Amino acid sequence: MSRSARSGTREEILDAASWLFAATGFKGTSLQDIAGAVGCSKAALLYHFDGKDAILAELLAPAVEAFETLDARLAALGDEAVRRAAVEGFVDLVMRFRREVTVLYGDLPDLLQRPAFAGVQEMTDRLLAALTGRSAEPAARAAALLVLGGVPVACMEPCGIGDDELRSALVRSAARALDPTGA
Amino acid sequence: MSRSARSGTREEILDAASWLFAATGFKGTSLQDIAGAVGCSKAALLYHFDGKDAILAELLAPAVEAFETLDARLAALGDEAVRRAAVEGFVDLVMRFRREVTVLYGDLPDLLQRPAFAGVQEMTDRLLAALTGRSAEPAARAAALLVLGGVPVACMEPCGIGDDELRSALVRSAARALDPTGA
DNA sequence: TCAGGGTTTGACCGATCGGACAGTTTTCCG
DNA sequence: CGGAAAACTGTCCGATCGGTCAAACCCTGA
Repeated sequence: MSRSARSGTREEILDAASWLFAATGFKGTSLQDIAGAVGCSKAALLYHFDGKDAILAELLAPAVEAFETLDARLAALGDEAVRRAAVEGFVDLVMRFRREVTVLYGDLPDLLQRPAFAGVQEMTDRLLAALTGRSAEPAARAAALLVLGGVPVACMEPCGIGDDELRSALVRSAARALDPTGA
Repeated sequence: MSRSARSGTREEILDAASWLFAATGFKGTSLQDIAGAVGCSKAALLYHFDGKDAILAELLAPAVEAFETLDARLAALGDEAVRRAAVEGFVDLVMRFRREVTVLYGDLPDLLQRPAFAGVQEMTDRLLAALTGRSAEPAARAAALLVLGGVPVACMEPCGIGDDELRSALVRSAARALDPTGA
């Protein structure tokens, strides 16, 4: 029961919260749940963070930042090189921030309507446009949307699926979205 | 304000609830939200249904039934015909019960852990096995999982994506999962 | 040793959740 | 018409939500 005061509690909270948010959703996870997973009291969470939303924001910050970096890199590329870069950049992003992306897209569209994440929505649209070669064809957009939708289940460790298999599946999935045949 | 007693209120409730559950999740939708969308009081919902869970159960019943039918049909097929039938059956199921499937897979894994839907979890596993040709290869399972994960976003009307585009995207997505190249 | 600040806790708050219940309105039918 | 059944509402309940606060804890440095 007793927890030694002073330690890396902040990191423990963020780690536990990321797992719980990814598994049961943001709204489906209570502060008590997080506190129980960490092994501290609910009040301790609110000492380290300004609230539940602040935990979420700090949790997603690195992923959002990586999203912005990718978005800026794509904007600096010529149209012909964009799609290839979009695929590998997107796959990299998903692999690195698996849990975060699961939380972000898993609670769509509720989460993206928050002012703090409104930019992610726009960046997702731009990524979608890049994946589909900026064509507004509904068929291509549908395919790309399906790819993005599959990402929230990217936490596949419990299913016995390793990093290599997940990465190759993501690459194939994303590559299919920009396959000109069948558009 | 006043609602005329006697009417198809049950259907109105189920329709409104399916939209709200798909959009904001089961846990993210309150009885007040549903009542507000229907235009009746919260107590009226509990007059027609035994509770929030009962609304969900009745909402998902047709989709679960269709799932069971597909599962039985696949079990009666020889292994060589299973995969082709699995793809078209799965796509048909998603197209017919778009909102229901979105609710069901969108609240994964919370929802599937309920005793009432435990069978769906097993059937999903069997469908996964059918899509991947019963091979336990992690790579193939990862690809199939991504396909299933993309389904919750299948409510694409707001994105201007019609039925034909969605269907073809689903077929291509599912077909990729059983593509022997790259397994 | 002891003061002081960072850390943690239990108790508590208002709001909202799903749900229960009695009473009122509306529809149906003899 | 009039009364029974169906449909619906307002109100209340206990539990839980996110969040606050004062008191207690523990580690550190003078």
